[in-house]
Amino acid sequence: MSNTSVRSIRRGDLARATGCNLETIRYYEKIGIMPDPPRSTKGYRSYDDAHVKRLKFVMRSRDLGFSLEEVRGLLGLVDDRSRTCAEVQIIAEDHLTDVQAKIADLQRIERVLSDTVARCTGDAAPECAVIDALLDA
Amino acid sequence: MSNTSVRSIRRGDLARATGCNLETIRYYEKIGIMPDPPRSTKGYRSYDDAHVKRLKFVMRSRDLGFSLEEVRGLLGLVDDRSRTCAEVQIIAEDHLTDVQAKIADLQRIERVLSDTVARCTGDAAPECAVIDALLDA
DNA sequence: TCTAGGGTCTGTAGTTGATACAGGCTCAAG
DNA sequence: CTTGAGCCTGTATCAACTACAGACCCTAGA
Repeated sequence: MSNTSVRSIRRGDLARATGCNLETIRYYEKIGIMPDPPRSTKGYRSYDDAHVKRLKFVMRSRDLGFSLEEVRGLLGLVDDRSRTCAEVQIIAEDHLTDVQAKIADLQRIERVLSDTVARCTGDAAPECAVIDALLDA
Repeated sequence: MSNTSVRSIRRGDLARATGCNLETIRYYEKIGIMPDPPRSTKGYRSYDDAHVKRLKFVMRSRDLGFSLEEVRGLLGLVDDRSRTCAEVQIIAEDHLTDVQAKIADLQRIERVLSDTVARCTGDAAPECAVIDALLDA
């Protein structure tokens, strides 16, 4: 077994290790997404591998569009492994439904926009199909 | 010609006529999206058909995903018709590009989510493909 | 005439998910 | 010993609203 585990890193190191913004780490701590880490004698935050892993989890979840409240729910399931796969599935499926609805909305918007832009003459005239569509719809 | 034009309506009526939230009207006034309306002797805001039309324009634009800054730009073109169709086209095309990028992002997210959820057993076990994917990716 | 209820007025605070900054410590290198 | 980087804290800012408190005002009914 390799023993590359990091004994103690500081906030800047955690930021670099995860790609997270420095200030965001403090924000996640404030709202309870990340735990209050131990401190050095001079008050510096001290993180380890478990923190790196947890923050990466949070960032991947956010990247997939889970809200912080949803991430909180997922973390609860990570922290308390006595809870079930079925609970996770429900959160993920709800979120998938949201994502699909957003895609449908954006596709409707895309249709309206591209139809309207296509009717643009694009010249110097003050008449404009986009403005007309917005004014008269 | 019909003469159904509304001489003077109040804020609540404007909200009902447009479907806009009551407080949002005041907010749009504060940030200059809607003009400061004339007031009654007792200080009540007094709106007319032009306000209804303008607010509907704003709401349709917002609904199509234009930011308030973009809406401000579009309104500038409505207010000053000496400006050109070409200017509108640029704003709309930029926005269309944004929308298309967002759709692509969401489709990537949808793929990851649905693949992961499909691997869920959905049972009472504490092992979970979603959590594992988020932890180990 | 009094009263009850709605509507409206103002300013201000809260929401989500961060990001930025000021002013002060601490730490390691040269 | 100094210099610069990094860290600490609290607070302000952003978009785009939404909500609330406390004070007016207006109309209808008894």
